[in-house]
Amino acid sequence: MAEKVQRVRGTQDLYGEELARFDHVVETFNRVRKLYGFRRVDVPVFEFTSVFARSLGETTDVVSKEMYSFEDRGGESLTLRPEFTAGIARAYISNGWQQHAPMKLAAHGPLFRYERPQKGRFRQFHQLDAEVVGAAEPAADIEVIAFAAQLLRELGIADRVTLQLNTLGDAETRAAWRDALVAHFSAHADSLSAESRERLAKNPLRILDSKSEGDRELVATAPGIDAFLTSDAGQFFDTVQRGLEAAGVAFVRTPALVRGFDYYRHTAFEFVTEHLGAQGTVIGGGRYDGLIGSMGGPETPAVGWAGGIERLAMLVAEPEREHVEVAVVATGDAAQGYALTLLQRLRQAGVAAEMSWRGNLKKKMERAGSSGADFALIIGEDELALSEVTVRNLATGTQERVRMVDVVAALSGDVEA
RNA sequence: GCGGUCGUAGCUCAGUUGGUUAGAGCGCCGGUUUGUGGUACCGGAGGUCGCGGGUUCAAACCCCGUCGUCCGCCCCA
Repeated sequence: MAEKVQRVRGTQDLYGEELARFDHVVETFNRVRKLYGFRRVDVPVFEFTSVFARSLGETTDVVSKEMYSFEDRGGESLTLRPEFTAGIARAYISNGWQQHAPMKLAAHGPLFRYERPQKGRFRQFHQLDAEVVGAAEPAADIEVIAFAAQLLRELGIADRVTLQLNTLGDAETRAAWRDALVAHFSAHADSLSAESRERLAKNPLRILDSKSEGDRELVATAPGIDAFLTSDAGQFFDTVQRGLEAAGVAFVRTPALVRGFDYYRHTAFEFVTEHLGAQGTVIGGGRYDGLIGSMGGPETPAVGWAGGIERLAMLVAEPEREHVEVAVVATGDAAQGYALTLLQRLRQAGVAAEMSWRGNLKKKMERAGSSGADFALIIGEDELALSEVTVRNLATGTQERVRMVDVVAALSGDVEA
């Protein structure tokens, strides 16, 4: 087999417009999270494997097949983080952060999952993450969802995304509902798809979002969670729904929206779009009151979400191209020296400027044009002799002579205007 | 893990009854214009047709494998 220089499957080399979209998503996230008082947190890219294995349950496919786990030189089993939540929960426990509770935390960065790549699905991918740790109040659920909704609005994609909302109730609710579902589906097991029969044993809630046409009927007649909600759980969900209405966040009650892991409680939500094929969830989250306790920490209620940066980036409008404001064009050795001085003065005055390095005047002007600069500053022997600079507006093609001493001030004014 | 699709210049793609030196547009470089970009015209560079093997006198084209892409499924923390 011939050796070929290529990137690892499911990874990306980001540049140009793609990266501009990516950065735009992250910058918007950072701006909006400040409005909501979420503070940045940064946790390691790898952790002891037990951090993720324990939080997810040892036997799941996720742990056994979909994590990048390896042994380091000291013989420790480590895993590249497949999610933020477990790492943040671990940090909360390790550092005794309960003293800061409730904490409103925001993170973003690369995550790793060994999966079959598709559009919007990579092996190294990136997420935004928001968590409120140490708050049992439904107000926290409302807050994280409102944050996500505003993020989507400010990204300009709110009209292409729908908020689906559900409750999984408290532990008691969940157990009772689960039993009822198992009873319902077991009674009709012969008409379930083969895959859903598997789920019946491993993860019965997941039958509810089965894509099999044949399962739909059974799902439609399955018991809903509402009949099993304890009064506390029902009240909690009511408060969340009323709060979202008060906050002006539209949602659709989606009874089939479930989570596979036991530590999820109460609120579950996803912002979904129909514009990305099968990878339609752009932000997903919920309340995970059971997680930190199950990892060996103090029983700590928490709620949060994660959003796929690549998927969000695919939905946002093309950002304006990054470009310098001024291109300095010099001809002749004497002018070259002066141009360097001018170039630095412009930059120090806060004007984005660059200078073409090669070619004759024509080439340098071409370069200036394709750089997207608003102005070209032309300095040759004529200008130098008069201590002037030719300022050419590259959009209109008009140009004028400006005294060298006035150029920086004139341009910083023009560029800002 | 399963099924399907596709893989030709930097990019988007054309190119079958298998047949001599593999094409276009855009981009890039140079020129028409040796102090002026964006338009126009002229010219040029750039490809072991993903990779490996097979069939054949002959393979970009057919077959097998492999790597990668995309679309579903599974999974979805």
